[in-house]
Amino acid sequence: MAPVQTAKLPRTATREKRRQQLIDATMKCIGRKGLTGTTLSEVASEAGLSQGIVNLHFESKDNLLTETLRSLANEYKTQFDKALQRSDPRPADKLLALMEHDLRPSICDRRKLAVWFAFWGEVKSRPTYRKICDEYDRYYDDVVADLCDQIIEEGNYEDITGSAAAEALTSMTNGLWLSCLLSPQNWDRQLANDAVNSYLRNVFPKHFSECS
Amino acid sequence: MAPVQTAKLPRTATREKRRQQLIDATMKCIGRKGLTGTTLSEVASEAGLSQGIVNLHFESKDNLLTETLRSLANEYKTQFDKALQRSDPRPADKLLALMEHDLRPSICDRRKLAVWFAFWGEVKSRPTYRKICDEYDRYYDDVVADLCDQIIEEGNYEDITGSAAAEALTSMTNGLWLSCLLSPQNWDRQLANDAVNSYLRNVFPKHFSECS
DNA sequence: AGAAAAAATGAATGAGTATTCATTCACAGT
DNA sequence: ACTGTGAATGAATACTCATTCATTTTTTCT
Repeated sequence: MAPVQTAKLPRTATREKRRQQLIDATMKCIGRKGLTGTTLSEVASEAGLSQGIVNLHFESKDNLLTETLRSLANEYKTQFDKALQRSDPRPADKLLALMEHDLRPSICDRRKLAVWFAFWGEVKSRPTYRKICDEYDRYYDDVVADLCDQIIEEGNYEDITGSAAAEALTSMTNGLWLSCLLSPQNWDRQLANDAVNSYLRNVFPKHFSECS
Repeated sequence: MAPVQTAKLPRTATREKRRQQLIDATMKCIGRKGLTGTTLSEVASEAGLSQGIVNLHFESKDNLLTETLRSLANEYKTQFDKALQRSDPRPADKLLALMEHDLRPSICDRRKLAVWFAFWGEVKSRPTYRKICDEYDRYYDDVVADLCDQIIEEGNYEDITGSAAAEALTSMTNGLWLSCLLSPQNWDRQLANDAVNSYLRNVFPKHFSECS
């Protein structure tokens, strides 16, 4: 329907470029039609290419989907790490930066979220998906728990462990994403931020009392 | 050759019984194979019935899936309301009961969660699913926000609104469900409870200070 | 018991889709 | 320009799966 970009993209491209283009098309399809409605010809036509193209570059649909998940996870990790590095060196600043990052429009965008949830929905029956998701998640939890541990030590907070706080925070953003997906018209970035801040302010008052 | 028949399901059943039986089979299939791997013959054979049975009782696969989601949502609502009624009348007790309820094994069970996430994954592309999920979710949020408002008034808590607290709490349980789905072997009910309790204890200290 | 209605069966149908592959095309090196 | 190579095409193939329906089985009614 819109293969106009042929003008831009060269008729032939390197293997990596083509693969990424197909992965992008796959995400768009999943966002628009869901995982059950995503067919290889849809993906191909979304990419402005021909029928057999996916099997040429990925061997199978299964493979394409797995690589799509991997790419999505990698993209998130890259942004996560960037947010972590960019932020001020104090653990409280880093933690706040990560939480704000998760609610930014670039992450908290229905099209992307739909793809995440589509894969999460298949995790139980697809060990490969589970493994990929779990691996990355474990890393984020570790980073956040570590930051929380440092904050707890700095502030001598009692009655709270770094891992419990990390679990609470990462779960909260996951849950906020679901709200964003379920009630987009009702979704309010401010309210979401308030929810996270209410946690930070009250659990780590010495560090986040001035939080909006 | 002609052994005594043990009591089995009657060869024919009322329309409602059969429908529920098929819905149950559908949930099992989704849990085992995912939404993309769920076919009508799988559902039929899971139910111990014949090929065409689903179309006989539901007209279409689409319909079966929608009704399955509705049934799942209803089941949850029933348990939610029961937990709400059973609990002590004070808002803090009610809130705690609801939060504990969401982490109980009967709710927080991978097979059930897989079905929820499967539907959430299609929400973006299926307005009907979204509508059903959103409708119920709105109700839970309202109930929880209401309880939080009462608690806030009782305790004269400042810097927090009922809706922000409700958003934080309901999001947290949704996120904890995702952890349960992603890392079942690592999933720890105690840690999940700690996460929720850390919120309640610190945001509403006068009400939940003694929380484990 | 016999007739009529309802429920269930399961083989047949056909629409849709992943995959294959013989052919065409684009381009770099000579 | 010529040629070899890898990329891309798209028609053909093979297969899966939702849906249909003529037939059989079971229940209900008189």
